[in-house]
Amino acid sequence: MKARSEKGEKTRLRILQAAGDLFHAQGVAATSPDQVIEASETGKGQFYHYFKSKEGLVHAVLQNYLEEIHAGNNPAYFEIKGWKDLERFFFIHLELQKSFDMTRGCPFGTIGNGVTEKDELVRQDLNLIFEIMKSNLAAYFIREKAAGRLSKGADEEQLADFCIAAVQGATLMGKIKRSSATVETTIKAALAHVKHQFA
Amino acid sequence: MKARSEKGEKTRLRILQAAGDLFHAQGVAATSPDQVIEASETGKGQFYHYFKSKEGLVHAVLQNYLEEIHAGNNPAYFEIKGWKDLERFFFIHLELQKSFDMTRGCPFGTIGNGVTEKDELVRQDLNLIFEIMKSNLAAYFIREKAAGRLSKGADEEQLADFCIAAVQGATLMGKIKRSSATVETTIKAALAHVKHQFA
Amino acid sequence: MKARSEKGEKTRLRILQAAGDLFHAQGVAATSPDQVIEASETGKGQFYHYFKSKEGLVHAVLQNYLEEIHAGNNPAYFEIKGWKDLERFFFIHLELQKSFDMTRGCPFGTIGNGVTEKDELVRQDLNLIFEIMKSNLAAYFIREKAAGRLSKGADEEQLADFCIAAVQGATLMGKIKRSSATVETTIKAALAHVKHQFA
Amino acid sequence: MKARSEKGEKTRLRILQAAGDLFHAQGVAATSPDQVIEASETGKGQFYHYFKSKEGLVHAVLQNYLEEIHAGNNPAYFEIKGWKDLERFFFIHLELQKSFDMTRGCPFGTIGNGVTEKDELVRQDLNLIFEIMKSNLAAYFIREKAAGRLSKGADEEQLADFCIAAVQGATLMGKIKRSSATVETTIKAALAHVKHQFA
DNA sequence: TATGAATGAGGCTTCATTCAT
DNA sequence: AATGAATGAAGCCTCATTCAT
Repeated sequence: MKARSEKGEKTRLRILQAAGDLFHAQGVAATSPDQVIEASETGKGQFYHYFKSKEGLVHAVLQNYLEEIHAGNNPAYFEIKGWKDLERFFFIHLELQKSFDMTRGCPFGTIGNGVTEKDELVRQDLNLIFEIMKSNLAAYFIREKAAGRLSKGADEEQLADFCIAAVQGATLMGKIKRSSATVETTIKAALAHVKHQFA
Repeated sequence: MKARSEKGEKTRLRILQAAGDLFHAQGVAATSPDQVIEASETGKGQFYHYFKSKEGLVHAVLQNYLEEIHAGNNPAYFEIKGWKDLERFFFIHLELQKSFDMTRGCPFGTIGNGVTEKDELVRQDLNLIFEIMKSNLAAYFIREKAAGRLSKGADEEQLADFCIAAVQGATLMGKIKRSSATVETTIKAALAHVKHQFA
Repeated sequence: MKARSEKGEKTRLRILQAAGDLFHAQGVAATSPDQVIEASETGKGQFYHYFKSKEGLVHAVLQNYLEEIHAGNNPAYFEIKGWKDLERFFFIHLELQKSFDMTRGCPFGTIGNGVTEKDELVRQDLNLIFEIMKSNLAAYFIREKAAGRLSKGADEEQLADFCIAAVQGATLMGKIKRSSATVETTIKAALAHVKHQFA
Repeated sequence: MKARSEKGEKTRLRILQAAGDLFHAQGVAATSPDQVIEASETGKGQFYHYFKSKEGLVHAVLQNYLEEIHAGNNPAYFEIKGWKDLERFFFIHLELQKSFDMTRGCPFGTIGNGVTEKDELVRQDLNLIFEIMKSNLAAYFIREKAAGRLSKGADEEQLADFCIAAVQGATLMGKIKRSSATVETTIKAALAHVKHQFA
């Protein structure tokens, strides 16, 4: 990859952040390059200088999230070392929603809901992000099982998938209801299910 | 309700069905009146004769689903009379997904994902649909509790919300992964959680 | 083909004529839909209502020429019944050029020069137009040969192709030189060549 | 002429060649600086360093052809010393077309076709190139007449113009038809016409 | 009830050029 | 000599809607 000037990288990031926020707020389909351009205070030309198309931008936004995750700069992605961290994993999504008055869901769920058969690249990006999330959760369950705290019969991967789906479902419903109450009870129910797999 | 000629009602339904299918496939934002018009083989005039705007169409599509549900004509909405029905409730969503090669999620989840702060009417329609779903599930749990089969400590409403969120989360992940495997295991985990509330 | 309202047909023709003129003046590549829209005093929507794309417009313009030719409404296309008509065939192209101060060539040559490998449809339309031109010329030569006035060794089709190429070459050079002189001498030379095939 | 560093001259030529090829393939109007930049593997800055505008580039491309012609480095421009050379002059254009599968015409004809009233500079460049071509042909005819081989009544200049127009017309039609057959027969007819002027 | 003509704003992208390093 | 960041106008097309028949 060619080295980019510092100035250019800053512009690129501004676009990426504006886009990420708009995608989160209204979804990809409802977000136009023009809106991103205006929000990021750039010019039309710059947009297409850095991203070859709107789809390319979505891809770049997701790649950027991936880099954040790998670099440990994303507050929602942290190593799950104990039960408290697992609870935090669930509740951090709710806190994010609350900070937007329950008008938004999970950024990835929101983007993912809009993918169609044409957006194969984007789908794979999301898939990767969720795989990383899953690995993180599964790793915790594996360690707990190794330590004899998690029931032998529990499948760590399936448990991880369950956690992710529960969070996605809960936040989606929270957005539709514009209410945090069910998100909270659903999250607690999911946590109870997991807890129950522990010896 | 205004009496409508039979012919007109047929046109209206054709539009509604085409729209519902497109919304399910690509979301509301990505679907244009023109696409609906083409898919339903109608004319511009007819479209705006029956629906005053695109938002009005979304509303009508959801109202139509509600009518179907009330009339008992929607295969996904049936009274849950026993445990088998609860399982069926979960799996019917997976079957729907499979019938579209895992390229789609739940129609309501998909529509709901795109709602923003402007679409208050649509949000409330969805809310209503999910409330009906919830009542149906809760009614079952209430009956089970009354019969002494469900643990006294279980909250029937919360359990219903948990079921809905689990289905929404599972199908969303199924669509992103284009795979039915995790949908199935997640659904089973959710069912296990519910089962566990039974005495 | 669906019947069109008279009003709509008028709009469509206005667009077609404006486009034909602009293509003739500056070529297809240099002509934008916006220019056509402005020149025809229509709206953007109308343009794409009648023509599905810019390429579709080029196709329609050429189809329109074809219809004119078939209907006998195009001044440059008339049955060649005698030597005078052949001369007129050559000189009418020069007259057209002169009416535009030698700033334009033959409309079909101009469009044809811009076709690339992507414009297969347009290429075939042009091909057809030139085939009709050729048939017209060849028919004359065939009749002359039958009447014993054209040398037996002359190939009527090749002679027709020669006439068309000569006109195209002459007008193209006339446009580049902005001068009618060489067009005239070249045309005369070509006519002399044809004349010489006559017994 | 400014002395240029060897390295710079190489870059400039790369741009010139890429541009010439693109102009030949798709015409000037359809070719953007970006395409030229990409094809020549240069940067934006370099492009505008060497050519002050797109029109400047067209001019430079034509000047470059002129230099090639003067230096005797262009295969299509050679002194016509006898009848065989005249035949070669005609057929070399056909060979060029064939080498591009009949998808292109004569580079100068293609560029010339796109000139409008605004492109006066370019028009004059083309004019000059064709004048040189014409002089070359005319010189041959003058010598032949002096040698008593060409009929006294023949106008050498007009004969030269006829040859050029015939080649331009034939190649244009060859491109539209994507076929070499008529190019060949037309060329032969034109040669026959010239031959006939010889005593 | 039905058809499709008309409108103009906006969506996505490329163009041609200049500027800063 | 070279790179690529920046700009804004324009290009091609779709959108959502209204109007006339």
